[in-house]
Amino acid sequence: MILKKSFYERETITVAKELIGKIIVRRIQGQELTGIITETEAYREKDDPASHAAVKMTNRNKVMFGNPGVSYVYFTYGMYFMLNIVAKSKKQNAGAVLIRGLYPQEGLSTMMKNRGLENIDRISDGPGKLTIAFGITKEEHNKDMTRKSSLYIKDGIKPKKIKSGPRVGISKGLDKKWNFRINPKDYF
DNA sequence: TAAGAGATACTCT
DNA sequence: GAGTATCTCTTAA
Repeated sequence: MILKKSFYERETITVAKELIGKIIVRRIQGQELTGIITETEAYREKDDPASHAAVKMTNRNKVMFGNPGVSYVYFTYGMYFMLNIVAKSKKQNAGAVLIRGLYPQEGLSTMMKNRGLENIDRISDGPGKLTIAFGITKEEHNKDMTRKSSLYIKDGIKPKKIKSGPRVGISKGLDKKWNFRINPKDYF
């Protein structure tokens, strides 16, 4: 089952938590790459100083103000893409969930080639790594992920225990425990 | 195993 | 012109 728009049209933090254990599907060059989501982070709007949408709408972050279930891919640190999904309730102006980690399932050989690495445990365990492993670039920005296309998310496993903590790599909003993750070793 | 620094280009002010 | 929702390598212990 592909996750519907109604799944994403809820409180950003709720969506971030429930995306853990879901399966991301990337169709590229006639093959499918899939992975279980192991880590996410929630980013909101004015109440969240760490969010791109904290100040105002700009060219880069405008999709965060748009339709839930749409991909938000952006470039950072001069060499990495980050994959997010717009998620917000009708009461929120903006919000998105950052996908920080995946545990690979299908298409392992392609991911190894993309990353030049054979360690399955490390191949997509960070936001910059997973976009390289799955071949995600600016081309995948602003795409509807509730439809079967080159990139979407479907139902996966039920995680037993989700850990939460402060978000990673930011300098503001450290008081908010909006990072959610599971340990793949507990499941596979 | 941990800590530190460099790479690199895009976006916003 | 400054800062960045990161990763990898090197060095040292």
